[in-house]
Order: sequence, then C-alpha cells, then structure tokens
Amino acid sequence: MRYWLMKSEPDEVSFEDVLAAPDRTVAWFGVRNYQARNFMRDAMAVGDGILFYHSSCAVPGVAGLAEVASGPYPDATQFDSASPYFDPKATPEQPRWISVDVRATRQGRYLPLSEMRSIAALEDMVLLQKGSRLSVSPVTQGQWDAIVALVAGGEA
DNA sequence: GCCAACGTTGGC
DNA sequence: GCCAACGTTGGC
Repeated sequence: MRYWLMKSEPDEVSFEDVLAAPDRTVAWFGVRNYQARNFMRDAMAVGDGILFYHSSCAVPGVAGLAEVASGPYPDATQFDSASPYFDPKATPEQPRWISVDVRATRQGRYLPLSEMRSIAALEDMVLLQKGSRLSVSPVTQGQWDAIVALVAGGEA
C-alpha cells in the first residue's frame, strides 16, 4: 500500500466532479511526463491512497482523498487527434501514455498549499520542494497520516 | 500576466 | 552526448 499526490486543474476535473461521477470514479488522463507516468505504470496498485490536489487555481491545495481503482491501461486521449493530449507518436499497438481509474473516498476540509507549507511534518513532501512540478508524486505514510488528520471530519 | 524552474527537442 | 532554444508548469 502506497500513497500518492495527484494534481488536477479544477477547471478541467475537480474533486467535486469525481464525487459526482458514476461510482465516484474517473479515468485519470492527460499525464504527459515520463516520471509521472512511470509511477502510475510501475508503482501504483489498486487501493493505494491519493491526495487529490487542485493546481493552477485561485487557492491551490488538497481538495480530497481518493484511491487507485484500476491497474494501468492506455490513455485514450493520446489517440484522439481532436484532444489537446493527442500524441502523434502513440499508436494502439505501442501506446506511450497510460491512465488509471481514481475513486473519490473522502472530502474533508480543503487544505491550502499555503497551510501545508507551514506544517513541519510535511516539509519533505515532493510537492513542496523548490521547482517541483511533478503531477504524480509519492507521499510517505507519515505525510499521509498528517494530512488525513488535518482534513478529517465529514465522510464524503 | 510574470517568471523561475523544469523537461524536451534537435542540431552538431 | 552536449547543450542552447524552446515549451510547459504552476505559484504568485
């Protein structure tokens, strides 16, 4: 069992969108960074915990908790020439990018990035390192526990 | 909108 | 394989 932080722009897919989806589950598409892809492909397992992070918005932060709900499979948007995520070098025979399904589990309270920066237990988070912009990054058990305690209250 | 930091591309 | 140029990310 591992833990991850995954970034989404809420204008595109928000945590509330996932809560409203059938089975509270959506396909995580659009990852176009090899390091992030490799985490999804090689290290994630069904049931892993996810911090659902809102980026590129007025108040960036952790919007809710989720879990990995499928193994890796080809990201459909790489084959769609009308998609901004289209990759002309990808083919169904040799896909380059992958998705996993993500299921929302708990909403809790919104935890702003600014607050995360003030918490000693989180100072080593990949997210908080200078220049870090990985859209999928590992979270330690200690970081996960600290964040769950901070957002606790209200089952989704 | 700005800009620092990072990743990718492509010439050599 | 180097590295300059370019494109992207993402907080502010």
